[in-house]
Amino acid sequence: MQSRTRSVRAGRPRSAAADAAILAATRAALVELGWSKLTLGDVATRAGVAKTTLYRRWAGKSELVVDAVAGLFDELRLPDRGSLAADLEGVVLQFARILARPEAQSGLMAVIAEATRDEALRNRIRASIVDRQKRLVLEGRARAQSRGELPWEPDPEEAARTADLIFDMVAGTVVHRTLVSAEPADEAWVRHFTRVLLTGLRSGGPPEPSPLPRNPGGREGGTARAEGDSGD
Amino acid sequence: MQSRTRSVRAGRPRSAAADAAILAATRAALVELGWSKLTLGDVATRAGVAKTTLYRRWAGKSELVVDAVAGLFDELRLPDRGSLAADLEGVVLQFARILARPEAQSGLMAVIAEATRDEALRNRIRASIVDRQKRLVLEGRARAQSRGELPWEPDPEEAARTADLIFDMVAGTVVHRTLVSAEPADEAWVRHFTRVLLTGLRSGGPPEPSPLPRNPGGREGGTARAEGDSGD
DNA sequence: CCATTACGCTACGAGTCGTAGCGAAAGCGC
DNA sequence: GCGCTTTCGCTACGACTCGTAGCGTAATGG
Repeated sequence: MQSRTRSVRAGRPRSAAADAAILAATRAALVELGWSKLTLGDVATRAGVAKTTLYRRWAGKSELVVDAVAGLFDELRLPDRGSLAADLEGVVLQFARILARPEAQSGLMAVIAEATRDEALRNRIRASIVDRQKRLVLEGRARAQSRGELPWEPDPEEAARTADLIFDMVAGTVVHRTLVSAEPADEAWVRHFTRVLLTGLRSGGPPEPSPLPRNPGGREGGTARAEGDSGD
Repeated sequence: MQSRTRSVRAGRPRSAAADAAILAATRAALVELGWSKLTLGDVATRAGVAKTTLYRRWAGKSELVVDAVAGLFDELRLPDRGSLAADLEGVVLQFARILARPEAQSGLMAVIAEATRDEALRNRIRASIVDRQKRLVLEGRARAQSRGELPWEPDPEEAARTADLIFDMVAGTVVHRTLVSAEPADEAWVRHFTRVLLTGLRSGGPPEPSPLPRNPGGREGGTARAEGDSGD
């Protein structure tokens, strides 16, 4: 019993090289075949391991693909370009570039679809993919607040809600643009998007259940005035 | 040749009742089994038709589910509550309620995943689901502009880009909130989200390739004014 | 050297896929 | 009514994938 918490109790250890080969083979198979035509037998052959080895380590296709796709997001970094706008553009562009890869597209959406009926899978995705992305939001937000680019929110609950909203808006919009609209999230688009998002966040305080803001927001540079009073 | 463009040339017509039964059975199967465990044989049994009938009408599982899910979005309507904010909240809430249904969740994400490697399927999704949603964006936007709640954009190309952006932001954010974050898009959340979005849109003109908005926005105070003229 | 664990390989029943073939049913034009 | 055409229900089929069991071998620790 003393050997319970030992990383390796006894016997032959699992091959770390096999793990890497399997995950790489999974990504390659995702590129060539997509999710639906990907079979574990094929992945095993590509990786040079036996099919039974796969089943000893992963419960099924979904879990395997989650781990394979999670590796794609390891390169995500929060840049420090001096301003919130520049940092946000940088992160969004990185995210968009990852999502442009075919193995990310077919793999990620498929496991999310599977996760709608499998809570364990949902937690696995959250732990290995989503939470890591979300940390970038929290970091960038804290940095922007300390620079005075975003308002501080005294209420921690409200701050958490806002962080969640930012995360859903950033990740969701990029994903939708890339996968549903099927158009590239290039630099021009990212600039446009982050501009709208930041404008909304700078003054987006607590969601008062107030009436309708019929104030069109006055004029603001850019396109210049236009909506001023052209109403009917 | 005169009978070419006729809707029915001759012979026994296809049963419209069977179509409805099949689509309803598909939705029911999505609820009970989810995408991956849904089989066409099972759907045929539920619908009371032969499996071969299914294959005569749909090329495969993906096409069938697209049609089945598309029906869920038929009820989407653009309300007229007098203000852009209220209208937008209404639409987003409707969209969120549809996405809360299990058949929409597992079905929609799965076909989007499949569509990443199948252009014909992508077009089918666009025609039967996405475009219909997008029209609501265009209508609502036009109405808001005529009411003076949103700036007019003289350049049609720029206007189209903005409309696409709005659509990706709305649909993407709600989808991400519902499916990835797996938290309810309830009224409070919708209000928070639409508030940030609208604030960004009111002053979100053309994406000038300008430098960084190092304007910290000063204190955010309420909602109202904030970005007014605090530029340096 | 021995216990323990991982690995490769083969084989297997179970289930699904998509199609072919057949006879019967249901419309349309005459 | 009668034939032509298309659809429908049903059965059967080969091909494929799944996930597991069994066995002998390889690698590591005590």
